[in-house]
Amino acid sequence: MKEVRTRFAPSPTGFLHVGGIRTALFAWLVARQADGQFILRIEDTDKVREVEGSAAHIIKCLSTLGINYDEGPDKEGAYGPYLQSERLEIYQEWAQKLIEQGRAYADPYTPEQLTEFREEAKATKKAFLYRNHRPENPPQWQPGMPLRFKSEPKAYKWQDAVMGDLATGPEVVDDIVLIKSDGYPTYNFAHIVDDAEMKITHLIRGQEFLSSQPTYLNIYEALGLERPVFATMPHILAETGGKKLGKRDGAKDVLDYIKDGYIAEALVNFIASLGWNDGTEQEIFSVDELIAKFSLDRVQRSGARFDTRRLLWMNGQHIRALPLDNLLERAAPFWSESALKADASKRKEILALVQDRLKTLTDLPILSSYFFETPDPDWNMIQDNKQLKKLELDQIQQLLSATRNALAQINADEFTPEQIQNTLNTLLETTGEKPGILLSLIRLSVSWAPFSPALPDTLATLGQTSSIDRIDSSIAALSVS
RNA sequence: GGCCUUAUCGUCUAACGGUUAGGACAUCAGGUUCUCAUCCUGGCAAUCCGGGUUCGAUUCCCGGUAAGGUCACCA
Repeated sequence: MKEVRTRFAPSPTGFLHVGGIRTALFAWLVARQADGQFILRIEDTDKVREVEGSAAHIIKCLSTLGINYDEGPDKEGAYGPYLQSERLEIYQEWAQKLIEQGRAYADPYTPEQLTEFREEAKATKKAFLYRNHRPENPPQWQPGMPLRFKSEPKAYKWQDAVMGDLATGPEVVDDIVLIKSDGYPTYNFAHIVDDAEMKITHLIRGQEFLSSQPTYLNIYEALGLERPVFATMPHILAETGGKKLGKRDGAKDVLDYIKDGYIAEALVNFIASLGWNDGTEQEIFSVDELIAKFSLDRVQRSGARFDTRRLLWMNGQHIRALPLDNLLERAAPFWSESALKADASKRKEILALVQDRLKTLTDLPILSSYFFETPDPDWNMIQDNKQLKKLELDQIQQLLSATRNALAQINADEFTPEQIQNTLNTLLETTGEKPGILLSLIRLSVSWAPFSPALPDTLATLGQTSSIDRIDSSIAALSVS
């Protein structure tokens, strides 16, 4: 058995969005599952569109998501270099072979002439085919001129691991540019050469290349190359509109999702589930499960729409599944300033309390800040509560005073959720108030927050002194207002 | 316009030609001594249209329609 080798081959023209990541992820899963190799190759053959620093950015995205590669620009392997701009001689050699076979020729036309041909085709409502204008006696090819493939059009049938059996007629095979006038190869030529040189066994890429496939097959034949397994991924559709996800429709950089508090596992799970499922009703997958269960033949053929609400749900699921210490590490950049001043052990205790409530890590400050800083009493929160607003001011003060005294009677080393719960139960009996009134009132008086963890947990975490102090200040504040 | 691909709840999807068309997100209604979240229970909600093949089509075939891709010296 040949060792499975897959690759991700982005062009360094900007950031990486979800669509690109999915292609990378699936190629990576195929390689990891087969215990094969995954290669990163940077396709930097378009000097005009190239964006400074984007190769490094792509590498960071991949490593953030845990998509590690065995060979790449910064990880030498047996088939480098892995930057196409450093492989120009290799393309030159392969191009020379085609020229010698009479399967490549110099393109003598000016850009203006080509535009004219194209407009002609458009006017007659035909697809543009360069070979309809193939020059009879092309000049000898030399640097500075585009080199074109001399196609031998024919009908093709081929297999695609995702799309199944595919077929086209000869009318789509054309004379495409192999080497541009600036000396760089086109994607169309370079990827075929590189995949062969790098012994790639599975070519996984987006749907946009499907219509060029017959011409590629023609090139494989001209070059005498064995074709790899082809797997065509459907597009991911933008959240609004029916278009494929693209940078201009608000597609987000993957690293921005991390900044927004999404965790890598959730992102990987979500992206994998966009167009793939294992046939069972399982929705949440760990990376190891994905590696074990992934298969190209269960990849969807139709495009999937990106749905942030589903990602949000999945993120919450993964956050909850995380061991506390692990979550603590990831939460580090998201704490409020006041939280960072507190003891690390306190942060951990509070994180445990709010873990179930986090949808993204950016929710952390709003869910936890009142533990770290004394909140300002907000009379409106009582006025807006339909049970509490019926209470008279002195009733509130009496209830809070009783609570304060009861809490003060607990031994300092027994200020636990269990003991507090007992005390609160007793208090409910002695005051005769409903939980909806008494507990709401206490909760507000110590947190002045719209929501918080269960009251015994909240009080225990605040500590006895702090709980009592807060109730006292609330009583004082209420008597003033 | 040519060529290629696709078509199941709002969304992601499941269903050897035989199922009350299943699950998940979202949403709605309940429950868990207070809130929010989690969790649990339940509700609403789909096979693009038209032919054919078949005892029987979501499923196979044909034709529409719609959507997407492509027709670059971009990838």
